[in-house]
Amino acid sequence: MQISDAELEVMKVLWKRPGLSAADVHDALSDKQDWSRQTVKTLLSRLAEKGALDTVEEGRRYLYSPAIDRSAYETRAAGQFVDKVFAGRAAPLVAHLADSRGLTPEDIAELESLIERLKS
Amino acid sequence: MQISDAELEVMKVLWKRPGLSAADVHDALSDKQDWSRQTVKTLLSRLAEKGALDTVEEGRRYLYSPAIDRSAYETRAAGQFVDKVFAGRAAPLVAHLADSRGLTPEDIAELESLIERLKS
DNA sequence: TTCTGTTGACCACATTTGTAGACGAATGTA
DNA sequence: TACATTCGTCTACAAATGTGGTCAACAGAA
Repeated sequence: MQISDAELEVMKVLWKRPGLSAADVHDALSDKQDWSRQTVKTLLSRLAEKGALDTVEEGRRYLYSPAIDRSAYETRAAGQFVDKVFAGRAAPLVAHLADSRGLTPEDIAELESLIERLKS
Repeated sequence: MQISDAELEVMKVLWKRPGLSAADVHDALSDKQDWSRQTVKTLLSRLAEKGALDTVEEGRRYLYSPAIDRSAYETRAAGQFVDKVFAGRAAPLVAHLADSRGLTPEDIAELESLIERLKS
């Protein structure tokens, strides 16, 4: 199941706060995205249709919640991306990021302990 | 300039061996992709139109070569991806890859020396 | 010289994606 | 009760993408 860029923005809102109505999602997105209500509704419908969202009827509207785990999505997306661009190799990817934009100190610290862990 | 998944496969061939004809590219892809000649030609045309490929006429056909550097493409794609999915953070991405599929010993070694370098 | 195969140009068509309008039903409000 | 607002549903439509066909021109073989 593919989640498009626009759809992903909707998923992010619902991963943070599940059980929102379409209007709530539109509201939550209004900072970042200048989308009409209809656009948000379309994205919600498509995601529900794909099985990425569960819906619960509350009166005459729906409350939407993620049907897939954020972490599972991230794992899949990361795997697809490194396979597609870097032939599955993680190191070149990190090297590009480090070179082009630098890593945050937290990234460096996290990567360091991750590597320590992996070496054993 | 966006390069689609199918187009990327064509770019990979030409990054490896620039200056191929459409038939050569089709040939080079035949292991991986079961695409007709026409499909490959369409992808080549679209890439040339987008400015991702340069063409040189040789007799009555074209020889295609990348107009953009592979490394530059990778940098851009990596940045877009971590921004989109991981809010720009590299470490969570690597953690997902490590958990879900493990890193190769080379990846671990490269990451280790990369981290060493970044710490200084 | 006639046939055949290859080439780019142009065209086709379904699906996905981004973006949204129209509309009838229901609900809250005056 | 009449009206405005809000919902979800259906519809629309252009651009991007995946996949490939048609065809006229040309080059090489016979």
